[in-house]
Amino acid sequence: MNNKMDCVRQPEELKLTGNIEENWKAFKQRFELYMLAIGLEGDERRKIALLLTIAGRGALDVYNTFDFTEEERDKYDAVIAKFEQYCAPKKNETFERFVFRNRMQDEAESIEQYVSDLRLKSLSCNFGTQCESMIRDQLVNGVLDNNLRMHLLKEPDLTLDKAIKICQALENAKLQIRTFLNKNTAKVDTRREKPKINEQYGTHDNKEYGRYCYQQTPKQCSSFGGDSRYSWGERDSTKRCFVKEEVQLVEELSDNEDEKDSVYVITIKDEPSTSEDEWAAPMNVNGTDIPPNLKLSGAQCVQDLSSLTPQSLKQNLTPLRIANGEVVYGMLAGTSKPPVEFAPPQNFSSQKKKRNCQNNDQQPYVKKPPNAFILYMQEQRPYVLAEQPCNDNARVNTILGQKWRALSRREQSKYYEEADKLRKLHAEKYPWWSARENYGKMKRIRRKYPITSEEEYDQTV
DNA sequence: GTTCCTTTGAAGATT
DNA sequence: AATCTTCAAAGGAAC
Repeated sequence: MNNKMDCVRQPEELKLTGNIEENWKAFKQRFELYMLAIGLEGDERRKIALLLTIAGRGALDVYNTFDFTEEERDKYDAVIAKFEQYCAPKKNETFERFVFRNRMQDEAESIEQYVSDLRLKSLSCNFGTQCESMIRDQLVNGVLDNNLRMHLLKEPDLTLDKAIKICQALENAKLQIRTFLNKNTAKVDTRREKPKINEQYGTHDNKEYGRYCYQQTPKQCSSFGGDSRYSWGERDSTKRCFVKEEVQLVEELSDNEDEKDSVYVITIKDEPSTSEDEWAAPMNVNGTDIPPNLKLSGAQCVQDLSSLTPQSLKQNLTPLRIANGEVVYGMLAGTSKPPVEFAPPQNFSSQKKKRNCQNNDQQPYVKKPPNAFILYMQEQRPYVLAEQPCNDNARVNTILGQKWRALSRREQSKYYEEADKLRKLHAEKYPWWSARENYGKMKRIRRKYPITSEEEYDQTV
């Protein structure tokens, strides 16, 4: 026996319980140090024998299950490799790949973050040389922006690097558009405080560009020798005071083709189904008609479906997610709950309304139809919230007011038309209804705004 | 549990 | 006729 073996302490045997991977690492390191210390070199079979002796009975049992080729049997490295394989954590390749292929980009997750996580997950998938192309394919598959996906699919010889560059370019473009929009909104604000005087004002069509201005008294208007920003006009057969509004820069954005392309919303056509046991609305995605796969089924229709408008349908659909800055609405086929409330609303938010309902011949409380701005507000609130999360609705409404005023009359027109349609429908549905029914009978005597110094002056005169 | 906040627009109420 | 008030929506805050 070698003398050296006597004075060097033998490593402890290989523990095959607990963290086997760690145990193996520690054992291997100690064993190789031991071999070095005792000066064991060259003879492969001796090394194997020593390894199995020191590793202990359990390790020998494991060794006996190994399948060696004739060449491998006497190779120390081959035995080590078999132990490595045995002690490595068991990874389920199929499962790891399943996880990888189901990893989609999260909302509010940047391309960089998404690709980074794909890289991490790919490590346990054993893709080998295919790794890069697998990540590329998953990026194309899982990217949130549908428009971006189309761009990537069109690209010939797409590499992972190229795909990432395309994604980042679009991400930056979107950011720039947002910044641009925000800047313009701010500009609009400033200009509303100090509007420029339009020389063409005399021939200006108030119906198109003016807005009601209740605050101004006739004597303050240009027609009465007052402020030239204001003029007298007629609208809806009522003479009112108007203030000129400028054409906004934001309008130009509506013609931006890229912006149009990235809109991904479900629109609902004005052709409600008349089927008795289920009803479906013809839908359209980005200008393309789609089969009614977003079928609104299971609804127990008590009311005439022809009274449903696209707007009321949309209101009652579930916002599924935000894609490309647009809310995607939908209702999965087979939903058992009717998506539309057919019964008149039962929850009243104020005592006044309750009182009205009790006093007015048991008539159900019917709300007034929404105006154009309210419709715009309902549609746009999710976007404003998505851009700047905030739990102060009053503030959100202020922003929505700014955005609304920043729209051109042409951009606003669809909301006016929709409100008009809803108002007519409302009148047909509730011919007995008038705003008077909902008007507070116990009107509060209270000022909404504090008294102005001008009024204070008027009172003293 | 109700009202306030905050916006615009429609329409009724009040001056 | 001009001006003022209410209420449609929203949901958290403040009574």
